[in-house]
Amino acid sequence: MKRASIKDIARLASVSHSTVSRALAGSSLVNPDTADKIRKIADQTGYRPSAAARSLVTSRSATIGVVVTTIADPFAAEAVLGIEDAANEHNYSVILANSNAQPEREVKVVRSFEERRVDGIIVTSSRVGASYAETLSRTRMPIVLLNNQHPSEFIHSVMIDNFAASRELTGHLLALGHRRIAYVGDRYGYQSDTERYGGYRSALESAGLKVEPQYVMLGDGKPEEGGAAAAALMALKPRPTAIFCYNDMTALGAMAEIAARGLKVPEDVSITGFDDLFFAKYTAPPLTTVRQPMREMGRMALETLVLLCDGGEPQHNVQARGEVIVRQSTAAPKEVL
Amino acid sequence: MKRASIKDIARLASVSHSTVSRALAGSSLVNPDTADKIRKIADQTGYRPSAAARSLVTSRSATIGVVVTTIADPFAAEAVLGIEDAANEHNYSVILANSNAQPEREVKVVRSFEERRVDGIIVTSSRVGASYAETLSRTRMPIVLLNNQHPSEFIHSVMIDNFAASRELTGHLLALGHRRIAYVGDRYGYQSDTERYGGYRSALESAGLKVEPQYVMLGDGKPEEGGAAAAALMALKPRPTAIFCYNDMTALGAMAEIAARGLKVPEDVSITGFDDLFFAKYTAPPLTTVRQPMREMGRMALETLVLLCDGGEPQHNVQARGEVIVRQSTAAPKEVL
DNA sequence: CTGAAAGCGCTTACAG
DNA sequence: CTGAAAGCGCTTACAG
Repeated sequence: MKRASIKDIARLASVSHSTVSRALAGSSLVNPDTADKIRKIADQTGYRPSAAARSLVTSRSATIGVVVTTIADPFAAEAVLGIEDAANEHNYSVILANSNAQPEREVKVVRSFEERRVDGIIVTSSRVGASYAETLSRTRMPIVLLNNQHPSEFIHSVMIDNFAASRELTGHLLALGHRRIAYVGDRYGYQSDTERYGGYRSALESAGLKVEPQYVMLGDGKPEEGGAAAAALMALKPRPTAIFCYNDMTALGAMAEIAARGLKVPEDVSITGFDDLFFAKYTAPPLTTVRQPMREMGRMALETLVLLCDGGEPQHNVQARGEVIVRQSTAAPKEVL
Repeated sequence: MKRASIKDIARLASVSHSTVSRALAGSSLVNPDTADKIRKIADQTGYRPSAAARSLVTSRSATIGVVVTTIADPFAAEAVLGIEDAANEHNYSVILANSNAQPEREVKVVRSFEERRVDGIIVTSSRVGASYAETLSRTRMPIVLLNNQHPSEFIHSVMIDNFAASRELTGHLLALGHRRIAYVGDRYGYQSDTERYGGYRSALESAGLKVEPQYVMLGDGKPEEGGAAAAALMALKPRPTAIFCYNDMTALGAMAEIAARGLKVPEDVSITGFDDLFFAKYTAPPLTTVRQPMREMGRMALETLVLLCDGGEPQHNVQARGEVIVRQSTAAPKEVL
C-alpha cells in the first residue's frame, strides 16, 4: 500500500492539489472552511507531505548534519543533545555521523551531507586535520565548529576560553601550595588541549615556575592512557604533587590508577579534570574540574547555524562560559617544597 | 551559485542526462569510455546527486530514524555508535532524535520520520508507553526495538536475556554469602527493569529467601536517585549487605553516597550494576556488573532493520549475550546471618 | 549503448 | 480564493 500523496487528499476534498498544498502550509489565501476540511481529511488519512518533494522545490532540506569523532564520548553526546533539542525547536532534523577520526570516513560523511543537501553542518570536537578542513571549506554549506576554531571566514565556532579556564584551574593548584604540577595532555593535538596547556604554562610562569618536561605527558583523552600517564608520573622522583588532566576521561583513569597503587587522592596527589562530565561529581573523591556547558554549547552552535542558514551574520567566534568547580580531589600538598 | 545538476554534467559531457544517471550508477549499459569521461567530469565539478530527487523516484531514502530517550545516556550513545557504524557500511544515514520521554515529542519525532520517509526506525531503551506503541505500530515502517520487546508482529527487537543475567548476578551475591540483598530499580517501568527484578526475585526464591519489600527501592536510572536509594537503604536495620542496582548509573550514585557516609564498598556493603558502561572499571572499587554488548546490539538492530527493508524476514527477537563481570565491588559480607 | 519521455510529490508564480 | 501549469533533479521503462 502506497503512501497517500497530495493528489489523494485533493481528490477526497474535491479541490486541486495546489489548494491542499496551501491549506496545509497554513496560507491565508485559502477559504477557512475549505482549509479546515482539508486539514481534517489529511489528519484522518494520516497524510504526511514528502520532505523530499518539498525540499526539491524549496531547495532547503530542514536538515543539518552533525559530525562527531564518536558519539560514545560523553562530551559529544551532551553537545549533540543540546544541538538536537534546539534543532527540534526550529523544526530541523539532525543527521548524525561518527568520523571515528578516520580521514576516509570524514570525506564520506561530507559527501553524504552534500547529497542530502543539509542546510548546514556542525563539527564537534574533532581535530579537524588539514585535509578535513579543506574538504569542509570547499563545501559551500554553512559550518559551525564546536570546541575548535578555524581561520576560514566561512567557518564559525563555539567554545569556551580554554586558556583562561586552564590558567584559573592551575592557579587554584598553585594557591593550595603545589609546586610540582604535572600536565597530561592529548597527543592528537586538539586545539582545546593546546590552549589548556597554554593556560597551565602561563600560570606556572606567572608563579615563577618553569614547565618541567618530565611532568608533561601525552595521552589520548581516554581513561586507560590517563592511567598509564599517572603510573609513569608517580614513579618519578620527586613525583608531582598534583596532576592536571586535560579532560575528565583522562582524570578518571588517573584516579583509578592512583587508587590501585594504594595512594590517596588528594592526600598523596591532587587531581584535576576538565569538562565536568556527569560522572565527575561521583568519583571518589569528587573531581575538581572545569565545567563546560556542553548542552548549552550545542544549542549555541545550532542557533548560529540556523542564523547562518537564514542569511544572517552571527558572531564569528561564539564564546561560552567555562567555570572552575572545586571539589575534593584537590588539597594542599602534604609535603611542601 | 546553484549546485550543479545532472543536466549540467550531461551538457559538459555532451550526452543525455539519462546516460549520466546510468554512468554514475555504474550501469553496464553505458560505454566504458563515455562512463569514464562522465565520472571524470562529475568529479571535477564536485557534482553530488540529490538524494531527495533520487528518493522521490525510488521511494527509498537510504535513511533510518533512531529515537533515544536521551543521547546523553551512555547506554544509548554506545548503541547509537554501533547503529551508525553499521548504517555507514550499508550506505544508510541516520537521523537522530531525542524523545526526552515526552509523549508530545515522541509523536512529533515519528511524524518527522514519516515525512522524511525513513526506511525504518530503531527505538532505543525507551519505555514505549501505550500511546507511543500505538503511534509506532500505526506507521507502516519497519521498526526494531533495542532493549525492549513488543507483542506486535510488526515490531522486532534486540536485547539480552535480562532475566538470566540478573539471576546469575544475584546468584553471585548469594554464593558470596549475602542474604539481605536490596534491589534498586526504575520507577518508569522499563521492561529491562522488570526482567531484571524478575531474575533477582527468582534467584532469591531458589535460595529459599523471600523478597523483603523494604529492600526494594525505585529510582530513575540516574546516579542521584541511586544515591538517595542507597542512603535510605543504609539507614535500615538490619541494613542490606548488598545492593543490586538495576543499572550502572544507579550504582555510580549509590557508591558515591556510601563513600560519603564513611562506609566502604565492598567491606560494608557490596554493590552491583548492570550494563558495564565505560566508567564501571574505573569506579573505586571497580564495579561488578553485567556487560551488555551495546555497540554490537546497535549493529544487530541495524542489520535486522536493513534485512526488513530488503523484504527479508529476520528473527523476531534477536538475543545478544549478556555476561556477568565480577570486579571488586562485591565480596563476602562481614557479618553473616 | 543512447536518448526522449514520463513521472515521483511537492511549491509557487500566473491567470482568473 | 482557486486551479492549471511549470519545474525542482533524479530514475527507468521504452524505443531505437
